[in-house]
Amino acid sequence: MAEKITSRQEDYSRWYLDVIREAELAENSPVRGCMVIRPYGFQLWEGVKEGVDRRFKATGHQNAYFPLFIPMSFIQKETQHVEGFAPELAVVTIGGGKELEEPLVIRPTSETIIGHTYARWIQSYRDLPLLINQWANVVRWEPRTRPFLRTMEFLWQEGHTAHATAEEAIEETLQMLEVYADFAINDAAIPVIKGRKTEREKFAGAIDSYTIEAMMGNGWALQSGTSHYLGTNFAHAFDIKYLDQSGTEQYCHTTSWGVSTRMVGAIIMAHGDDQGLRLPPVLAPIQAVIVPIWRKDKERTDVLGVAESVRASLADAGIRVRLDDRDELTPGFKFNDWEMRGVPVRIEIGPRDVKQDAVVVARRDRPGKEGKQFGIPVSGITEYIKDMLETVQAALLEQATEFRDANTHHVDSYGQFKEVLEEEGGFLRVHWAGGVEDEECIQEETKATVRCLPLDAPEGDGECFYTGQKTDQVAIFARAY
RNA sequence: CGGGGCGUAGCGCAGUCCGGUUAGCGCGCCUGCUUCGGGAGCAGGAAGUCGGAGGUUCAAAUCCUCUCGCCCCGACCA
Repeated sequence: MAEKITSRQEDYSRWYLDVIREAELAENSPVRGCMVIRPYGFQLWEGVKEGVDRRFKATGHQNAYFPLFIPMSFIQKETQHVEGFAPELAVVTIGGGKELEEPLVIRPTSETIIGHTYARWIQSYRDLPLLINQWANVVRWEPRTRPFLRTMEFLWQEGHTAHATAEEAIEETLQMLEVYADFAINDAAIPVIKGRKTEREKFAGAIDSYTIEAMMGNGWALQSGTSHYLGTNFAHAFDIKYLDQSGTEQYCHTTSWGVSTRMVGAIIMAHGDDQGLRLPPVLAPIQAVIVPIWRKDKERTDVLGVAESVRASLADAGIRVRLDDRDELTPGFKFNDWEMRGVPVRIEIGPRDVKQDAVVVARRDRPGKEGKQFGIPVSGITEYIKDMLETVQAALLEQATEFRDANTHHVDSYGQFKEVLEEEGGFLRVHWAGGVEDEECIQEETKATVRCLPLDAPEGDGECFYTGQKTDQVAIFARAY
């Protein structure tokens, strides 16, 4: 048996790349830093899209589309924004064989061009709130890339809203953070921590940035979604104004929020094991796979008959099911293959099962024989699999939560901080009253950064582990992607 | 951008130091037969501009120069 996937312990980065290759999620392209997303990987992304898009609609947002090209001058209108993005812009200077009068930036994000548009759309308080989302690709010239986690071109959605007041805009910002957390937890089965970004880590041009942070299988943090309160920064830069009820001109308060194909990376790394992917049933492109087993032609006919009828009844019940009737592969190979691809539930049907009107069911979240149950009656198979999918979904969330909690450490001193980070890794939860320079020093020395200031912080008062100041503010430090 | 490693068949690699037949191996792929309850066996077969360009040489996967890409670490960064 040739090992195709490096174990996580041996080399986590290799493991990640091996899984992406073997499960056929994506591959490198001729263009540096860009990837080809293969059908299986794209179906995963489509699951993410459907999950969050449904929630956007439910909270009153509409989809629209804005151009890929942004006039250079737009990017330069918001000071922080320019500084933040200048180094990673891709710029088009020639079109139709001629030098352009004004270079066009390939959007790294669309605050500016949408701000420009909103200025025209919004006249009165009656036009507010304006709640729009777009699904798009964006480009950021990254020096170092990793499939799904950081690519030069990536797919995402960016929500952009405009409101009459700061309160409403902040409420929107937090609502969308909640939407992301709800998706991450309930659909992707990834426990995330909601928090605010520090000055140093926040979005260029934002007043406040919020994030959902997830723990990957190596204890590193991954920012899996962000939501920004932009204040009136972009409103001032782009003249997004409205007349209020008293006839006074006011600047809008805007927000923006996004999740990207990075979420696919989060799913891979939050759940995967040494066998490969483990996909949460809600998002799994294939939720259940049926592997038929036979020796003789007669058995083949009987087994495939039962397998097909099981497939049909599962499909009728809305389960994404696949019957793997490929003739040239042995059952053992198929077991391993589908496990590697992360299919949550496998149904094995052989001659012995057919005789008993039963099947064998194996769950992906429990490796090997332990996860197998024998003699499941065909009669109630649909309900059984439905329940099993829910069980696996819950189990993945539970396992990820346990892993995160087991790898979250509370420390009180910098000495302890360094020691724990070195020996255990994971999240370090601390009282924190430091500033930007302190963060820089800590990163320089330990490579850990403030992932977020968690919104849920029951710790109360304490002393900052670094400065010793009294504070009730809590921070989570970790090494991050 | 700095340091290190690596580009040889779809994937993983040997061969490179020390130049010399038709460039090999495992997996995968194709054909046939036997198989099939945890990565099947046998037989036959297809597939490689040795990342690219230039140079040295009678002769280059092998030596030299340049270049592109990938991986790891650092710097930087939503």
